[in-house]
Amino acid sequence: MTLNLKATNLGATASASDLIFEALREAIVEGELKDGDLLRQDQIATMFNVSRIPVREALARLEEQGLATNQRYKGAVVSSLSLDEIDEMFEFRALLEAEVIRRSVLNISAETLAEASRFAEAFAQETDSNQWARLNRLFHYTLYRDSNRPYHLQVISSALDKIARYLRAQLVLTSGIERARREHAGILDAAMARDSDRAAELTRQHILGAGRSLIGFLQVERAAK
Amino acid sequence: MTLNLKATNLGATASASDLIFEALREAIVEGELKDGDLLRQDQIATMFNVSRIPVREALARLEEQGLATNQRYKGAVVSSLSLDEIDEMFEFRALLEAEVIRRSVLNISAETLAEASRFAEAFAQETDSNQWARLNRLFHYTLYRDSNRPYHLQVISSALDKIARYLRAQLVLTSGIERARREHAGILDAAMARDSDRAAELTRQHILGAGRSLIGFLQVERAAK
DNA sequence: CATAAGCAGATTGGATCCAATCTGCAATAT
DNA sequence: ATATTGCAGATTGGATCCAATCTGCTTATG
Repeated sequence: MTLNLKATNLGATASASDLIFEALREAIVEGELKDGDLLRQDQIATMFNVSRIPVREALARLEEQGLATNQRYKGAVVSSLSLDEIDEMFEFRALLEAEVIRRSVLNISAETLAEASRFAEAFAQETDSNQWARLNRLFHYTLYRDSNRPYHLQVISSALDKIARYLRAQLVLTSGIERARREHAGILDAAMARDSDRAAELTRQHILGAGRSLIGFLQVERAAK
Repeated sequence: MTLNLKATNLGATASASDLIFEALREAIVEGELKDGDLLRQDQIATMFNVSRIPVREALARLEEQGLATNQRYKGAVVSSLSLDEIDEMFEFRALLEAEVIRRSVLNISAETLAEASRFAEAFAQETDSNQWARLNRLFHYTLYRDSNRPYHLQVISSALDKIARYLRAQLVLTSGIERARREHAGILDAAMARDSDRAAELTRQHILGAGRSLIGFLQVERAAK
């Protein structure tokens, strides 16, 4: 008799520390926790109804990811990025994402193209600004899927995590959305034509343009303080 | 009166967890801990004469860095990379390091060039194989120094950490050293001529070549098992 | 009145203890 | 004899407790 179950790896079930880490990570990425916010072990432990032990493990992992910084005996705070650092992140993403989409388009499937097309459409139609970041991410990541470069994707994701909360503010407050729609259409068109170099160059420009726009926005915002 | 001290940030002094993390990281990177080796909390705690609490924080951070993997209630083991994963790491490094050296050579200082030259020489003269990896890293990182891209460098460093122990074995057992000497000379030459594009392309080929060599080496080695 | 000293509460880092789970071996059943 | 069951020791995850350090306020001092 052969067992035919949809088995899940129970050895990899989430510990308290895992759940807390994921919750904090999401809160930072989504911007619910702001730059410089204090992350008090006791407060977080109470919220999750656990002791401070798993909280400290989660904070250690956040620090390793660059999303929080710890000062001994003082506590952890949400990391903040300088304009120079944000600028560098966009150059970094432009380099990596251009390469990844180039590889992906080289052997992209019809299904992947169809799915990316649906996300581009959903992004263009969406009126709820809270959904923009999610749909934007889905669109791009779908186009990267067939690159067969899991480590590249993981690093890209980690880089995006570090700047997502700044991008969110900018998308909502500037005309970034209309421009993103046009540029997505261009990238999708290149992908459908299997023109990997064009898709790469458009992606590169798309990211660098968003970066310039965000830097300009933040310069004004930060100068106001 | 103005104080003129070389002040260190005492708020950032190392905790037990920091020291243990660093020691384990180095042991994995240097290959003293092998792929699949079990990392027992109790054993490590005894070695450092501490409780298991800081050890667990160190292990959580190692996992976040991709150097160890944890199975709940079973323990942590040193991560191992498949050939495909190693292959991808070299493509990743080639892409990033070519870009970083290009930027660096664009405004490289005479001092930096002199220092890189000294490391190239030291690498070429060194007979102790244990020193090769260190001098190789110093040579390349010196050439990257003036790129003004700290995040890129950090990611490169993290990627190199994940494959350094495989590279070490290969450098010792093949004729990789003689070739590395020649290629280093070529890269240094391009940097001294301020030819950023040539330096970038040579670096790219240097890394991809080392990758092909290592993959070939590992294919034989792993097939033997 | 300004400044330094010191004390109390808050907070973090780590040790010890307990509960949940795993692993390998012995006992048992077929 | 082989396969299953059950138990003991080992190991991890988490809770509780203690020590080290920080912070802000109060008090002392010139």
